[in-house]
Amino acid sequence: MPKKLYSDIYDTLKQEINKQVYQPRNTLPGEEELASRFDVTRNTVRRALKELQSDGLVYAVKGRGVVVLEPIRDDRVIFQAENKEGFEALRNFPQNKFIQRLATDVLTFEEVEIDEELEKLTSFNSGDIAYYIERLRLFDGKALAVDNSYFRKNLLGDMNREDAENSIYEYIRENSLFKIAAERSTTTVESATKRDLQVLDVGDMNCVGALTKFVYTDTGRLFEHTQTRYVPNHFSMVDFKSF
Amino acid sequence: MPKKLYSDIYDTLKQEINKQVYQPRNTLPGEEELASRFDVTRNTVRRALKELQSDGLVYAVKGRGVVVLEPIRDDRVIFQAENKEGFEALRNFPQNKFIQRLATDVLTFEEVEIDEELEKLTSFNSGDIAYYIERLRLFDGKALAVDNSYFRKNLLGDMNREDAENSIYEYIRENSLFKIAAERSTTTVESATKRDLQVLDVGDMNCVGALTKFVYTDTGRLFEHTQTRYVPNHFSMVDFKSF
DNA sequence: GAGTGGTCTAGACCACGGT
DNA sequence: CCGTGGTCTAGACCACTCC
Repeated sequence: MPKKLYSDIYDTLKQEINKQVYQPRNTLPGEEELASRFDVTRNTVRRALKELQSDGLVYAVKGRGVVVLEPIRDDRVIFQAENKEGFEALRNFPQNKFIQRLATDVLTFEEVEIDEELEKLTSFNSGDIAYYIERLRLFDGKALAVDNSYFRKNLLGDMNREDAENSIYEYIRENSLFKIAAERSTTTVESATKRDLQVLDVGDMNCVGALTKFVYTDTGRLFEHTQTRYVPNHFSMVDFKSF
Repeated sequence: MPKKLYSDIYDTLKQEINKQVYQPRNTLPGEEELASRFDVTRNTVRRALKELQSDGLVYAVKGRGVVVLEPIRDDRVIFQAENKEGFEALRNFPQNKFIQRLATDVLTFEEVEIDEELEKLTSFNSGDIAYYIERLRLFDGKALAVDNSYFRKNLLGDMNREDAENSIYEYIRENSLFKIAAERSTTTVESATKRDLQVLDVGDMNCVGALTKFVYTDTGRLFEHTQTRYVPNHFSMVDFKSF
């Protein structure tokens, strides 16, 4: 029962590329031809193709056609699911073989008032009340990451430590507080702090990866600032750009 | 002289957002209204809006409108331009204050045949001939990054060390060999290798950031594999996702 | 119910690549 | 030249949010 035509077409073509019906370095059938095959307009086909392109599966060349790109192998992908729902989502990620080997430990749960220093860090407004939550992420019992999160309290309402132990996004959904609209993140490598050495199993390493994330609600309000600090050699993030 | 309507609209709206004509947490005028203002169809306006959204400037909510997101401040952005054209492009990046403090040193330039081990690393085909180029990236005389690159020779033709010392993308353009279509990259943090310690000014650090990049031509052929290894605390990469 | 963005159609013309 | 993808128009109907 097709609800969105373009997304059905996207799924179909994606499968066919995976099954090598269309092979790397060959072109897909023309947009016109695909349009008549799926019995839709060219525009709708184009939309599906655009999605495939932003996945990094194909690339369109004017005058030549839509080219299937050669695939890449990568093993260590974990962080790829580190979108939107945070670490907790990794456990439910279908393609994730690591389910049940992940665990979370809430180290700190407290309310803080945003002062000037925190304002710079979080981009929250000075004077706001925020929850500060420090969560340790365990993989096979090893402490591989810490999340340092600030959530605006006036958007979350009264929350307790148990809510933080489960998925906070679950909590938001259940109480239907608001919707997540978007997130901006920056990735860096930094020296390990004393706290990092205390809580993380960094071994001999003296630095960590840092993923700093700002999350917005659908009214355009910044409501979460999280910095995930993770030990080297265990995470990777993937990206695709087309020109 | 407007060539692409949607991109003019995009530019105009972007400016107006920066000038706070439309302020954070407020909505833009409706799509219909914008369409009549710019004298185009709603579709064309939507296209411009979509671009603004993928920049992370606005977010569209069905039934409410297009919301302007609160901005984020980030200083250390260098790697943001690390798209497509590689390190050399940073020097020409207009918003980059670091021009002329960057330099490149070609450490290694040689031809190699892809064996099984290199096939795994680069995704090139076994038996191919490739240029292996190791370039040191200096900032104020400090060695902050090394690029380990493989380029398929049959796509590049005969290239010499001087070409590598300048921008290789420049070389491709000048000889109009082909066009760059897309790139896939993965970001990780890894233990520093002996080579890293040898060539990079890592100081006390014993790990590095690694950006592994696969670059495709417009015929869908993989032609470059580059791993950039960089010292901590000097680089950041930004990303935006909307849901 | 009025207004918003989301999806889709059925056309048109253009720029580009390959013959 | 023909076929490709890129841009754009002028409509339509739907789903959603807010009052």
